[in-house]
Amino acid sequence: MSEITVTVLSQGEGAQQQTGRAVTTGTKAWELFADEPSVVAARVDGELKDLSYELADGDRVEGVAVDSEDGRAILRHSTAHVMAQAVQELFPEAKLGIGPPIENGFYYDFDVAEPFVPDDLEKIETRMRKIIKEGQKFSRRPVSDDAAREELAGEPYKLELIGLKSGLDQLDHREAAEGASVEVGAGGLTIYDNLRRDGSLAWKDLCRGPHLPTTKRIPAFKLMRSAAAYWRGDEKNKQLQRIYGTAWESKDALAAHLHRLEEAERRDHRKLGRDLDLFSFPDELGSGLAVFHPKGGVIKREMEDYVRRRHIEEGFSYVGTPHISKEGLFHTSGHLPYYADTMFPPMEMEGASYYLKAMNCPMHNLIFRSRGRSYRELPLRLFEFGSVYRFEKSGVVHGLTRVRGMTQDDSHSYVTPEQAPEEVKHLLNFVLGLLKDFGLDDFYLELSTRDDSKPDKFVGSDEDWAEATKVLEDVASETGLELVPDPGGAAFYGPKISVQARDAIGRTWQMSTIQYDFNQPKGFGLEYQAADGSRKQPVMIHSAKFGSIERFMGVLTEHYAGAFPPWLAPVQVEAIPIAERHQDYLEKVAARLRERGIRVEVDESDDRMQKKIRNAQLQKVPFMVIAGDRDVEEGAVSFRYRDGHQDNGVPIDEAVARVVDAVERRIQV
RNA sequence: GCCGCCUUAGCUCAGUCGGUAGAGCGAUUCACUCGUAAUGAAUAGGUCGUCGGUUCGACUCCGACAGGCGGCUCCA
Repeated sequence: MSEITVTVLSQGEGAQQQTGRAVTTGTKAWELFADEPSVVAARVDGELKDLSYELADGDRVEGVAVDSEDGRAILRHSTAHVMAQAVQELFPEAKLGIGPPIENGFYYDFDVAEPFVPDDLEKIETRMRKIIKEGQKFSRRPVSDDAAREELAGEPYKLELIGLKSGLDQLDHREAAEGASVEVGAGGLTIYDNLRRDGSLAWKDLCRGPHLPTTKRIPAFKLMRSAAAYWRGDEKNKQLQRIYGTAWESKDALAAHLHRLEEAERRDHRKLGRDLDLFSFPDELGSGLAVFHPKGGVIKREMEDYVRRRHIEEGFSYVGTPHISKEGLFHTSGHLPYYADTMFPPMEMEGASYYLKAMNCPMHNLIFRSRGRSYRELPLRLFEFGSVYRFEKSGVVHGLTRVRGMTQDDSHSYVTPEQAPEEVKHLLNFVLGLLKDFGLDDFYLELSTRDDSKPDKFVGSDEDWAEATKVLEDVASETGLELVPDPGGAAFYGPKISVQARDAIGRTWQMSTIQYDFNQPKGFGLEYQAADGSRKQPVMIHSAKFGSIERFMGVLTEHYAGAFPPWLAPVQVEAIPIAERHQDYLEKVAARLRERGIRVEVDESDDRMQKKIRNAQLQKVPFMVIAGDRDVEEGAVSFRYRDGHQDNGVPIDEAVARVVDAVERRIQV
């Protein structure tokens, strides 16, 4: 008898701890948790293991519940195995890629001659249910490299992974994080056998694990879609057919997940943009080029007016620059060699080549350089709504969030190197405040840095990069927000902080970016005269708050599900007469609202009142003022909110005051 | 850009195994003037994404292109 410390995590809220259970050495983890059906794996001395893992004297063991983050990952990964088994049973020629768990689900890649069709997915699901019902046991077996090669001789992609094992550092970070490391762990290789009840081998896969004890422990799953994906994420490699699925600890959890997907679909800004008559993408213009309709135009203008005002309050000067330039400018800035293929091709006129601009910074540099600058002028902050054009590849264009023509709320701060930390801090606070004004208040930061293994992609000296990165990192840390590293994600000219915001249903969007640039000032020969009379090079700090107005409008549309707060709503008040004879009265009420700058419509259609209310609800108008005989008599209105709440007999003055108050305070209703 | 799927009225979608099309909503008009999410009727609206091919005949079959959707890759 010896002591193993055991912690049991029960399903549900919190962990119920139970320690000091005495067991013999040499036992398997599953014996410990036999009474805990929700435990699907164990952490042994902090490392995730199967329940089949042999325990040693002194191990500290913690049960992993199926509804924990780790538990779900194990469930999903095990489901991926079941799917791969089903696929190989139905399509024996299919070769295995990798099958990791991902957020909300899993995938597995296959090399097959014919892409999967929806019917195939149904067949695979059916076969998976059969395997799950059989209760096949996941059985772990350590193997040598050579033995693994022999056993998996028919799986070329697995052989490649075995070959990579010795050189794991060659895998890029993302791949190591979500894919291959699951298959090939450090140390020895393991193979998982799926064993039938009679002990015979049903299927096997090279995998590090851990897995569920048996396939019976998969309570709820669904295959979602199939799509092609490049082997090991490299577009130079062959495309494999990937099947995405989702798996959950209960049927209820699966149903809740599917409901969340429907909710996301309901919020899709492309659909809402059409239903609410905000914008469209006419074919005649070309892919990724939006037109804003009057109602979308109202939102765009409100956003721009507010952002312009805030920038001026924060010390920025509003400037303007053209949409095109001779090509030399983009050579000077250094952009052209990097982005020639995503810039619209040049226009030749009178012997010169002109490009549509894809970025505004070079033009702001020219404003800085237009005359001599004194250190007394710094920080010099320039801001504009710059229209830029980028030829995004046809497959990536997506609604307003990825377009070919957009309006950046772009600013550049020119500072002395000493001022840089303070300026970055100023910008970061400004950005966070601005996003909060638009109803986003759940953030984390991402720090994008240089990838030292790819020196060609980044310009500038190691010292400059180190300095710039440190400035950003220090300021980012000071905010107390979560800081996620993004190695290799920097622009060619310098590192950046990006603000990631979570929306109303928990999705994250990259919003603002703050980039530290020591390269363009050099390329443009920017300088200022210091107090001692010497000429020095400023640092420029790029900052886009929304990234692009178009994209931010798309994000806001989804965040609010089209129910914009009153200050942004295209129509703020819908006035609804109960009968035609109440129209004149409501016109007077509307005039009172318009005097206060409120956007109000009187519904003079010959629809019934119920229909008018329905229409206003569907258009997500924040306020309705409704009037019939009683209201006319009392000099009042029925004041209805779009959530269905209503106050009757509200005097006109108070109705106006309520609307004006909500608009001025920029609150959601 | 790559892989797969898709494109019929403003929107959502039927339909024709090759003989040129329908519904609901929306729009317009008329009647109704109504108290909290759809009053009724009538009318208009489509060279079935574009171009080419096969065919006596193409919306339907084939190809190219454009646009869209889901992924991959990319995102200054």
